Amino acid sequence: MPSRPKQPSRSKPAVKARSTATPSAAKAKRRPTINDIARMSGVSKKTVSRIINDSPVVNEETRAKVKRIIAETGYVPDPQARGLAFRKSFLIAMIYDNPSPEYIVSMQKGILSAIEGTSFQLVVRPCDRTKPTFLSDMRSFVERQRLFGVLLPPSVSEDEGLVKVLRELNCDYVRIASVSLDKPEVMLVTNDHIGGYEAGQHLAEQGHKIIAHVSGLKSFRSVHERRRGFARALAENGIDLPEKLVLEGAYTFESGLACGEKLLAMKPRPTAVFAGNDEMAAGIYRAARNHGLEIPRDLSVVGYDDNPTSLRLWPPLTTIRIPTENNARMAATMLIKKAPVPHDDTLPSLVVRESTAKPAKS
Amino acid sequence: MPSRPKQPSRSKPAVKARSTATPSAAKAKRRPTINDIARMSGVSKKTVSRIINDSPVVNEETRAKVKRIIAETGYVPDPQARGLAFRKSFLIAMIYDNPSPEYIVSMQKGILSAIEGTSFQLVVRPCDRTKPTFLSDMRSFVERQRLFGVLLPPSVSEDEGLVKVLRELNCDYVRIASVSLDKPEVMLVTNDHIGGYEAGQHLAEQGHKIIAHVSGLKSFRSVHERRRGFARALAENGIDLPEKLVLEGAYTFESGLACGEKLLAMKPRPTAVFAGNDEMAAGIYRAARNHGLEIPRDLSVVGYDDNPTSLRLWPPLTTIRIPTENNARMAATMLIKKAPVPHDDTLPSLVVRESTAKPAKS
DNA sequence: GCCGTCTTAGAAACCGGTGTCAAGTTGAGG
DNA sequence: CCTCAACTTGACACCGGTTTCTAAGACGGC
Repeated sequence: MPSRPKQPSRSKPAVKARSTATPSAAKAKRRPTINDIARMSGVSKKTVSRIINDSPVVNEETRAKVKRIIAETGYVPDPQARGLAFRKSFLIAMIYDNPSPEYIVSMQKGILSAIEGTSFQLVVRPCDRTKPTFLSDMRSFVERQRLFGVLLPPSVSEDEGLVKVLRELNCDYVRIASVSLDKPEVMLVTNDHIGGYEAGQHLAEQGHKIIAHVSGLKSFRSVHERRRGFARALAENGIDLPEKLVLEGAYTFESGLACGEKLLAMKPRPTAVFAGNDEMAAGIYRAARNHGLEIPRDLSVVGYDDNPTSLRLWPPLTTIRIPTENNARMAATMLIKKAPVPHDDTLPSLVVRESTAKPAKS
Repeated sequence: MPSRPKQPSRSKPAVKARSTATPSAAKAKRRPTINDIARMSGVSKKTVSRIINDSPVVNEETRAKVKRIIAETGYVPDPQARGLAFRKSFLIAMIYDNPSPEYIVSMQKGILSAIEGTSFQLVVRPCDRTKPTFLSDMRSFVERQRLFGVLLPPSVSEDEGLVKVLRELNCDYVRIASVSLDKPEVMLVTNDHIGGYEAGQHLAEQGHKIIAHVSGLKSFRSVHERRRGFARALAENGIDLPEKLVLEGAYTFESGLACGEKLLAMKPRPTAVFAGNDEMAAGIYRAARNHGLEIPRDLSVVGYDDNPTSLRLWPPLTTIRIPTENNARMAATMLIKKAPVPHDDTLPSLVVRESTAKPAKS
């Protein structure tokens, strides 16, 4: 046989008596490896590898033949072996410090829907940015797992130290944040100032004049953006937003309650409040109840997020909807494709329900 | 040094101009491998491997020396390479179909705290048991990822088909369910009948006589257990639980609302309701409001779960607390240790708040 | 002193893929 | 007919670990 393509010398290891002796071994239907596919197709494993990786340098005929065999056997390459050779795993991590379960689960859903059908898997990794070992923890996590990439929702997305580590480790990432902080192909911008603007515009249209804002912690970018958009809308309607009507909460129910109590004790009392998120809006509801005030008759409230809880409240909360799941899907797609993805549906939008109305004539 | 171990010939790949375009690549301080440790310690890689895996057949002196070097270099074995050789990854999957974000996040937290400091990672995998391809999807997922193990919260934990697949694939698992369905070392039992009993006992003690129950879908084991415990408590107090006072909901707000509406239209009207979960309790709150009834004056309500939302409701909800995070931690620990873990704090317990009171004299 | 056993250690193959590089074919151009 | 480039393909080393098998010493018993 002069020029027959050499078969990958199948060095038959002389029937290892033990392992094949068990009659039950028959059922152990070991799943096919790249070597099996190569042998069955009469090509080398390298060629099979090329086909798996969509290399362009393969003859169409060969490609078709091997692809057929792959389909017939149901062969799927082993992610660990591939990862080892690539020096890159097929794991995508979501690193987060956001405490809201609804937000986390929406994010995960979006990411999962983006990686469905690919070889990627999602690993979750909560963190605490205030821990002294935060950066070194993250470094060893990313390095050891040889992560394919990382998704960063707020507020970790604002952590330049973390991003620097990721760059050093040559780990891809996509940041989800209220404003652009990085190259467009690694940023998914949520435009929180637009959400704030919509909230302000809505309350102004209702005719409110004394309008308050309970913000989140001012160290977050999104908090600043929401307030900025909100103030702009009020200004356009000739309404002032004095400093004393802006209270800093912490995105929690309790902080919303506390800020609500303060606002409702003021003279004159604000007739409307824009809460930085729904959780704090729920706190403000509680404060209103404590003061014997009725929503929306005595106080209009606008939230932000459109949590499921905003529908549980009574009356149902007017709020700014964030398409979190969709945003996460887009971000994950960007990460995988390594390119910006066209999207026109990531903007926050006003959802009018029953917690806002014209102010009562005083 | 006669028998010096062969060095892994470090084939310097001649500075690939393109991919190393980033100047930062220069400092790419490659992390140490098992070969480096072996060379530095003057032993073979197999010996290092033995030490990593706590094999007993290593001389104490050698072990100490190598361990020192490992500590000095900060060496950590590569999970992918290890997984490839072991034919088992270091991934633990949480497969779930529970729709509650609070529950999912609590579970994840518990699992993450159990695997912290180990080489395991958590991958999340929601599923839909009603999909025709459910079992084959799960099979290929588990097989391809060569999962170390799987955690099954309700209701997937009740799916015997899935469990059979896991056994076939030789994949370890731990099931979290209301009653024991399997060997003790793979079961974490939540004893929902006790929670139901506590709810019933509490309402009976308040003096209620006409008590209703809004259950979840009866196909779930937990639903049956909660009802069984509840009915037993009532029976012990000489209270009947007629069939028509047990309505089947679906663990959703909407189904709670619908069942609440039905109950409150009855004559005589029940003075207390035990909801199968907090979400449905919230729906019952809404129904009470629609009927102009006040909680707890006109209607006492007990929930189940102790969601964060149960504190957002007004009045705060009396409910049965499930230590979800702790349960998940226990289950994950069992999975890793491959043995039952002693636990005495996985029982549901009554949390009395303000949604229950003595019935009004009619 | 010889031999079997126990302890400790290493060489080589292997897990299932990919990168490198060289070689065989083919067709166009001289 | 020869040369050269383009196109395909495969051998081989390698990714970073583990398993198998073999062997060198140490030790005790005969």
